[in-house]
Formats: sequence, C-alpha cells, structure tokens
Amino acid sequence: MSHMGYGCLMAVDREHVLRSAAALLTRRATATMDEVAKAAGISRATLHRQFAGRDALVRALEELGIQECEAALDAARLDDDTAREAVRRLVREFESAAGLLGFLYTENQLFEGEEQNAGWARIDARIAALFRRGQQSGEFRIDLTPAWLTEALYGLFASGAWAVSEGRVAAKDFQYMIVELLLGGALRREES
Amino acid sequence: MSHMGYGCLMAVDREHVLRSAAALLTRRATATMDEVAKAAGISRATLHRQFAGRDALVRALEELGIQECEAALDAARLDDDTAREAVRRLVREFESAAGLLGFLYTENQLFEGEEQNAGWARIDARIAALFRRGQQSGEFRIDLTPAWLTEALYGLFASGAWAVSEGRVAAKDFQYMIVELLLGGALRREES
DNA sequence: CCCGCGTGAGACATGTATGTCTCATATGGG
DNA sequence: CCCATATGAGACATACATGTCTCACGCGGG
Repeated sequence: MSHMGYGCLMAVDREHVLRSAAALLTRRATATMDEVAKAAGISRATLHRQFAGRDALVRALEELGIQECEAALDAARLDDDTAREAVRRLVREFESAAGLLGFLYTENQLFEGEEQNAGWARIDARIAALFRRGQQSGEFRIDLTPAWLTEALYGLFASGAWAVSEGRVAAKDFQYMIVELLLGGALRREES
Repeated sequence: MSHMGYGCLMAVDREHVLRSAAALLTRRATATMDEVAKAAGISRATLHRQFAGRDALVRALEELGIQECEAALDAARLDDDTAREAVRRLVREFESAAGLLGFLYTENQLFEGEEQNAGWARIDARIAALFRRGQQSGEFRIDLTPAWLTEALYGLFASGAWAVSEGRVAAKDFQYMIVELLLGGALRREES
C-alpha cells in the first residue's frame, strides 16, 4: 500500500523538524545532528531517515527560507503604495524569518564552490525591483544602486537580529531601527 | 643564546603568517590548518609551532583585528571635525580591515560560550561615543541608539565586503555606498 | 669544518561528527 | 488479535581535522 505517500500515521512531521532545526541552528550554527534530533524530539536515526545528511538538512532549510521569503514578499505587496511604505511592510513581514535568514546567509558562504539556489536570485530581484521603483518614482536616491540597497538590507537584518539576541537592542525596536536607518539613507533628503 | 628572542635567522615571521591566514580565512572560513600553512608558504608543523592550534590562531587573528581597528580608530581622529566627517574617515580607515572583520564577526558567533575579548567592547565604545557626540551636536537623529548605529555599521561593512567579493558592487564604491547609506540614516533630515 | 637550530615531510594517535546497520518496541489498522 | 510500519536505541565503520612525534636536511655561526 504505497499509494498513500503521505497521510496515514506518519509520525514525525517534516515541518516540525525543520522548524526546530531552524530555531536551534539559528542560535548555534555548529550544532550536531544529534542535537538537532534532540531539539526536534526525535532520534538521530529518524532524523537521518528524513534528511539524508546534514547537507540535505541545510538544503531543506534553504528551501524553507526561500519559501518564507517569497511568502513575506507576497504579503508585503511590494507594488502597492509608495515604495517606502512597501519597504516598511517588507521589513515587518521579514522579521519572523530574520533568524533563519541570518543562519543561511553565513552558511551560504561555505557553499562557495557550488552554485547557489536560484530562489535567492528571484528574491534579490524582487527586492531590487522595489528599490528601483522607488528610484524611478523619485522617492529614493539614485546614487545608491538597487543591488547595494538589497545587500544592505540583508546586512541590517543580520546585525539587527544579532544585536537583539545579544541584548544590545530591544526586540520591539527591531523593525523600527532597521526601517528608519535604511529608509533614512534611501529616501531623498527633502523627505518628511 | 636565548637572549635575542626575535632577531637572528628566525625564518618565518609571525606577521606574514597572520596576514596570509587572514587573507585565506576571509575567503574560506573553514580552511584547514594545512591550507593555512600552505597559504603562508610554511609547513603545518611550523605553523603549529607558532600557534598552538586553530584556536590559538583565531585568537591571534582576533588580536590582530583589534589592533587594526584601534589603529584605524586612532587614524580616523573621531573627536575632530563634525561627527559626519569623522564617520567618513572611520569608514575609509576601516576598509582595509573589512575582510578580516567579517571573518571575525561570524567566527565570534561560534565562541558563544566564552566571554569575548575585551578589545571589542573598547572599540564598540569608541564608535558608539562618536555617534553619541553626533547626536549631542545635533547632527544625528536621536531616535536611533548609538549602540544600534554601531551594530548597523558592522552589518553594512559585512554586507559591503560580501557584495564586493561577489561582484555585485564595485570595489571603488565600497566606502561611498556604506557612508552614504549610514549617514543618510543617521543625519537629520534638514541636512545638506 | 663541525655543530646547533629551525624547518619540512611524514607517520601516528586521537577525537568527533557523520553515515550505516541491526534489533527491539510500540502503535495503529485490518 | 495479528501484522505491518515507523521509531528509538545503540553498535559499528568511516572520514577528516587536529595534535603530537620523529627524523633528515639545510643554513648559519663559532
């Protein structure tokens, strides 16, 4: 009876394992597969049955991160309103994914050799397009390239998440600090 | 004749090894001790004679990074001029150290357990003091805390260095992009 | 010329994370 | 009630970086 594929009793749900792994690896990027398994409340054997290895797990987390980003981008409705309002929504929607993103961001530097997942290029393109729209509408400065503004946003997310986890910035100020610094730099001077 | 301590033939010079290691680890944070040795043009044995282990090497690199930062801070003369000019000088002086800083920044997250080197706190304090001076002089906004501005500067350095190494930003624009984005956010609106 | 010192090369042991396997168990469905 | 299936526990081999050691070589000084 292999026709069911999913349903049935299906003990561990992949989703929960991924969430636990994301939460743990966000804090300790070097956590062991054993620790990941414990964090998810399953045995290392079962973890390994679902993800062929640490590599596969990280790739799956990457997929998850990409999905969350694209969902956040959808929810932020980047084409509506003024560009700066869209940026605010973007930061708001991204906050919950900031931790995972930070992990993947540094983890990607270790994949150096291989080509990176095409999903990131799509996400980069959507965010860069938002900044470009803002430039064309006259809201944003044109001397800072959309590509750089995109990278800078990532960097601010990373340091923001880090600062919060270190207690140097209050969690409730996370969005405000990032948006205000980024927009203040991206908006033209004669801005409200 | 142990009274010389340094001079003599003293084959490998510690400085050169550190520089090579910094250059390599900046690109590939997971490089092997063997690769580090090869990059420095010495054998693993000799490398190990100078630095008791990978840990010791990273600590030494941390010391080097701290020294470079403090030298950059001195050279930037943070107390002179307007705060924004001081920030420009700061970014300029920091550029050459950006790669090493990026490596140490992510590496520090792995030390999570142990207390971090007091040097970083000193550096943080000096930079935060600059932002605070700018706030008190009325140049900078007061709704973004000095601590956050400091962290944000680190984040922008990291993403800037990364973007340059990935070819998304031209190396010659590195300083400009960072300074303009940061200052645009830190300066009050009615700014030149 | 000989000796000492630092180096390079490599063998060897170690620790650790990982991948793989087996087996007992429990749970749920037929 | 019995069986299938997935899980948990643990043993086991492997790969790899690391730490340690020995030994031969070369260079410079006495």
